[in-house]
Amino acid sequence: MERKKSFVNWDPVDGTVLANEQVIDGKGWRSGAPVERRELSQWFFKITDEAEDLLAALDDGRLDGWPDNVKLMQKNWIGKSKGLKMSFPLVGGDVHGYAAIDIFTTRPDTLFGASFIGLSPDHPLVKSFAASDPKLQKFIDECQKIGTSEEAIEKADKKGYRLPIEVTHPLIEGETLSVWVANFILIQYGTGAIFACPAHDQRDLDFARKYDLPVRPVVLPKGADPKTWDVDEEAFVGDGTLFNSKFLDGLSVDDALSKIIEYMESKGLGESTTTWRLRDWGISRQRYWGCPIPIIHCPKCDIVPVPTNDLPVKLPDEADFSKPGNPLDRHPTWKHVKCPKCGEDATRETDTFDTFVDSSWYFARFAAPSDQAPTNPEEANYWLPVDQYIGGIEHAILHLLYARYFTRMMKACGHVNIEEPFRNLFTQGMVTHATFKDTQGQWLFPEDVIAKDDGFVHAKTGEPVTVGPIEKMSKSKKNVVSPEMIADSYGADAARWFMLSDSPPERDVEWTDSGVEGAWRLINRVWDMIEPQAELLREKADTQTFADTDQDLRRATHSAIKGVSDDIAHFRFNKAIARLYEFIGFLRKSAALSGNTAPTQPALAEAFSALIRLIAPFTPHLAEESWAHLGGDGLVCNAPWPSYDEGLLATETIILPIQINGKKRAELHIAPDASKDMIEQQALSNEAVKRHIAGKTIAKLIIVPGRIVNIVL
RNA sequence: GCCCCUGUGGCGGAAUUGGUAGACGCGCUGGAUUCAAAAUCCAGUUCUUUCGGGAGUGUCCGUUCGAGUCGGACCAGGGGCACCA
Repeated sequence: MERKKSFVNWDPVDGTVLANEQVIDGKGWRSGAPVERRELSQWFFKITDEAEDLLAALDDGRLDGWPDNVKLMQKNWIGKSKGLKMSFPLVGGDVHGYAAIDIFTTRPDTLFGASFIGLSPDHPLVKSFAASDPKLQKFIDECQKIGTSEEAIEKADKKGYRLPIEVTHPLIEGETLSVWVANFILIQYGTGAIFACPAHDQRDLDFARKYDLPVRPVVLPKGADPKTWDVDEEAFVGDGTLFNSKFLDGLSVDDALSKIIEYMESKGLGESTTTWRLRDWGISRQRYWGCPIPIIHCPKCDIVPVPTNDLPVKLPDEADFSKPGNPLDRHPTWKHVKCPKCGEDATRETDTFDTFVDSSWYFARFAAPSDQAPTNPEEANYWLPVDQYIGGIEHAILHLLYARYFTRMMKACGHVNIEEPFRNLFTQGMVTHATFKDTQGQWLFPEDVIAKDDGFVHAKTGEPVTVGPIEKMSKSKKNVVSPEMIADSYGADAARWFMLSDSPPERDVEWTDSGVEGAWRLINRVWDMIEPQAELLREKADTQTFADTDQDLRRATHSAIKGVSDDIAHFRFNKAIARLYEFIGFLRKSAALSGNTAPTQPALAEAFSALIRLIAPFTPHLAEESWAHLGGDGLVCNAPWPSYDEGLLATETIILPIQINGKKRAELHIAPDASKDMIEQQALSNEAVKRHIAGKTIAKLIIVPGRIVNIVL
């Protein structure tokens, strides 16, 4: 943990820190005042110290049970990049104590295309200039209105302010470059300063065009003519051949990169450096709802940790929320304590922990929920890592990366002996719903909205309602449907059946009433079918003898068991349910048969017994009720999962499609093990095939047994 | 703006490794039942057609005997962008 400065969104009217979400179009959501970027001392976890291992584990097998897209997102987020740190000397010697400007670049191969130097508005040198340049200070103030999110900074119009200095190009004799303060350069990344090569970087190009700065191409796309090729409004960022670059001419981008880095290092002009996109994890929040950061600030002893015996630091029960800002900070008594070291008057840290801290280790706590200590290593080591972790894709980066980091730290402190908290990860989709707003622009709950004519109106006031996009359900946008209401109207079984049947679990589900109604119907249909079969499972036949007429039902039963089991094992719940619909339909017809085509009691008992156990994970209430009604032993949730007999699955004939020039023209009903010769013979004697190939010669005949026949004319 | 993902009938979605596009459900249409309706049951349902066929998986191009599936370019929607959690 360490304390350092970082930027926050500051609402100057409310005098409070705002979350990025609370900044709307650059203004505070409550006050409407333009938000400023302000520097604050904050607590940080040094997650960057673990960057190398957090990255390595993504590829070395430790996270084989994670989806590739999540691993790729984390890899890009950590953002390891090799580059060059180098200096551009100032023309005319020292200015404000700087002899040169240090920059970091990942594209040193484009050094000969350098056009200007760009500095972050938060760069110390810029601040020094601003002290005596009110116009520059005004420019910096403008930049600070952008907000702190990367999105806001990247999307803002490119703006610059020219500093009254120039630098020399270390590799081009007599070449000088102008120096600009540019609003798109981040102080957190690299050195907060760049050299710009507009021909091969889009942001640099946008900036150069706006301020009429030179654009010098140095990488030639494959096949382009060096005499005529030029950059217009689109930078060329692909691979190509270096030109206009002295000793790099003719090299590929990769070769030029190694050569220039080697050259700069050998001449003492630069240094090969690895930089990370990942920043340290800022955990300070100026809010009441959170765990207090257990630190005491003493005027004499400076920063003193709260002694272990006094942990945890509890929040005061009473707090004043009538004003914006942090209630802990203005609480009359809570923060005043004696320094644990010297005993003098001191104050508590009033920042609380980011709630991501809590979600980073709860799984270790779950292993021993009643323990006095935060964790019980013996229990944690027995239960962890989590075999199967399930969460929304929105957690792909922050939560999942923080938990991975925290687990490493817990290992270092002896709480657990694992690095990776989650062996298998499944990213489920979100439940989405349309959003609604009233005439004042306030969000509305779906239950307060009714359809009228072609639009929607407020259920109580009758005022028109505007329908917004379908988005993930969230409390702030009120597009939520309460589980209680669903369970009350349709029952928990129907709600669960619908949610699982609607889409694959990794995809979003849009909540619809008609969908739940369909599930409700199915449940009734199953019960109506089971009801007349009372005590069916009680009559155990002495010998399990099946009749020939049972064949089709038994095949359906056993293939349902196989299919549903396999689908559940692979999280394909929607497909499992589709199979169950098919099986239920078939069983309904079979059970209704009478006379000598009717299935025997053992075949029916086998089918119903399997069906109830297969639906039990989806509709447990219906399953238990049905199981009891049919006289099954004990509870269905304790009954063994049904097994299937592979031998009962085979069919006598399969349907083999015949294509002519890749288009389906006929079908062949044929034994599954038919030889190629037999298939060919039957295919060519098929009437539809004969019609299509009449008068033509067959150029090629492709037969994939069990799959397809393709006749190429 | 950057990173990741998705795109198939009126709708949600099926389609092991490239091999019958549209399983299953919703909706809709017709029929049965009913005095009538609801519920239920049965049948049909990608579009088009001169009934031979023809077109079709966001768009365009490519690889292949064969592409929803593989490659390239683009378009649209969603998730994330470090203080929503």
